[in-house]
Amino acid sequence: MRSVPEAIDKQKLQTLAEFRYMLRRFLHFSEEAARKADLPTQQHQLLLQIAGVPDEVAPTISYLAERLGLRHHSVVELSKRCQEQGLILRTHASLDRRCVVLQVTLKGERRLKELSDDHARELYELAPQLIRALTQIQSLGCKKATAGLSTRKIEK
Amino acid sequence: MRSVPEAIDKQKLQTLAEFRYMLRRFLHFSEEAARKADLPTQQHQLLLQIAGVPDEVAPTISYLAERLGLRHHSVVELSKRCQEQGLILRTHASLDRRCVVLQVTLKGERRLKELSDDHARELYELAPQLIRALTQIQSLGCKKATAGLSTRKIEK
DNA sequence: GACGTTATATCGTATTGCGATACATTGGGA
DNA sequence: TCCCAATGTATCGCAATACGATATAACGTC
Repeated sequence: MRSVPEAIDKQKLQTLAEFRYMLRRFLHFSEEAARKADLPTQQHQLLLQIAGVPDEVAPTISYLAERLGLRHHSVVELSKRCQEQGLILRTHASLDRRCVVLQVTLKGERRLKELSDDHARELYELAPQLIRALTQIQSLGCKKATAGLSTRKIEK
Repeated sequence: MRSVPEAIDKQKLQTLAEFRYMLRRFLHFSEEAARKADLPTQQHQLLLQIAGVPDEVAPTISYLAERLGLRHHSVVELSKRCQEQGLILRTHASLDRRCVVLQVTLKGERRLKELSDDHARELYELAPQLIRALTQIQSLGCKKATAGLSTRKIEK
């Protein structure tokens, strides 16, 4: 009976689009917040990942590249900018002098703290919606390419 | 009893950092997927938001700017690129000829569909982790702005 | 039919991440 | 010890793209 696969697709697209929209909203908030604090987004992210490093890990260039989803040389440049602003320190690890270990300065810490508080609050607001969107996506994903099933369209 | 505010902060930063890391991971996956499909990320996002538009809304430049978190003129340029690739159509609305309405072509639809399936699958995998991170943040957020900042300096 | 408003378009600029490539440090074997 | 491959970081030039400032077009109203 065909069961309107178009409707399934539309539903799926709307769900994905909505999720992305929410992500954008959060990211946009984050960028705005950083900009108000006069701190480029990426610098904020670098600070966050340095400060939020697990206790047993050393925050090296490479580690941060992985965490930020960047190539290492992008992090080199990014960290250079942060250093110029006096937000972080760069020191060669004494054990392996190839490694550069990053460290947030007091100034950087202050900047980061405000932003983190704001972010925590904003996420506290957005979390329910994000979770809802994710749950919806999960329920989509369940029907693993089961072509048939008569999903009744909910929309409109 | 002071209760080691440093530890709280550290915990908070780690939680936020972890959340951002997961977002990056997803965004990175998304960019990769789009690139494999030979489609710039932003073009993919534009297609998604056009295709996933609620039934009662007209996908105009302005609407999409809001959805994508961009300024309208950025969307103008983006949509121009998409049009050049034959992924979308741009037509002036007959009612209000100022408005440009965007529409995904068959070609665009095909490209989008593959990507959407991949994304739905990936999100199905990531959703539990994301939800966990969000839940953790929610539990942080409860303790509303406790001012006392006896941050001990780490820098040398 | 002039005006303020809304919607889209154009241009020049600045940021920034990347590929290619180079340099520095390390550990290990001849 | 010296050489070398592996690993980690740095530099350079480039390309993509989002933005601000500004311009054009269509609308509704008086």
